[in-house]
Amino acid sequence: MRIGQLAQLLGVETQTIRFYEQQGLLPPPDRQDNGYRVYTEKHGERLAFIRRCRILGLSLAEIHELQSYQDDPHQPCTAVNALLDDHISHVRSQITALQALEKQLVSLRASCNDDREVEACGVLAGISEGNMHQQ
Amino acid sequence: MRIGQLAQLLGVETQTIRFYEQQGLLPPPDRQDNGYRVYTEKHGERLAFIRRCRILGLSLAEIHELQSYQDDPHQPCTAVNALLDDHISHVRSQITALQALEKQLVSLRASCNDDREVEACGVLAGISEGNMHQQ
DNA sequence: ATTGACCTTATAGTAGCTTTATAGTTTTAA
DNA sequence: TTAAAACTATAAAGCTACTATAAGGTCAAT
Repeated sequence: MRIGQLAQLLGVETQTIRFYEQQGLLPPPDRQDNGYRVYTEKHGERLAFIRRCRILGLSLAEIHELQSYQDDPHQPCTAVNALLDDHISHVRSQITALQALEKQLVSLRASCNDDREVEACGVLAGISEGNMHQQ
Repeated sequence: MRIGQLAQLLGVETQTIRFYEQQGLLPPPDRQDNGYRVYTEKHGERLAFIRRCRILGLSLAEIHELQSYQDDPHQPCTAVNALLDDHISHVRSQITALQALEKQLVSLRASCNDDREVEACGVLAGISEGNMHQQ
């Protein structure tokens, strides 16, 4: 399978596949005589794993870490679970932060309507004066 | 006021101030004979505005847009409100996406405990097999 | 006179790609 | 058969919003 086919199969760009190879997430495949990369099913599975991790919001470094655990199949999987726990709490704190932000933005927005001039805009005034309740 | 004092006053790094100047968000200040930048109170206010916008999650481009509105004080402020509305819905969709993600991660995590080997790890199996309920 | 704190510019690094440039190869259509 | 279209290759730059590093000039104090 060539790079374009693999890319289409998994819904990524060919450059992204080369990028993962360069980052050490995808093993370098064999080459044809003309230099074209040839991929096996293993590569497809590995790429699918990477993409699912990315969809879960894991960084390339975290994916790399997971892959290193997979290379030692008889170790306890404590570290895998810990990585996921950390990521979950990271996601949760992002949610909390964004919810606080939303509140601030909504209250800022409520301080204006569309019938004013920029000079009297409640939003701009709110930002300029720093009427921003922390937290 | 020199750059270091302005930086300390607003809790940013001196490089950040130069960066904003370079990006056209902060007007170039006058210089002393030795080339040192000299800031006025106006610069302080402008920088404070930028920082508050950043805390609200606005991009530098959006801040630039807001500043351009401020240059026309007698225009209606419809565009300001629209910008904020867009940003609010952006924040809301981020929250929604993260909440869905959290759900996925928690259910993935529930498929394992710490007493297994990597080979039998429910988390890794869940990612590899793609047991990832969309949405 | 020299140390330390401050200032200057320019450049590179961060994350995770995407885009562009340049060039070689293969397939398809005329 | 030839020429265009589609694919592949590498390398380098661009994106966001800074942060960090390098190499150097300026100033106050010791």
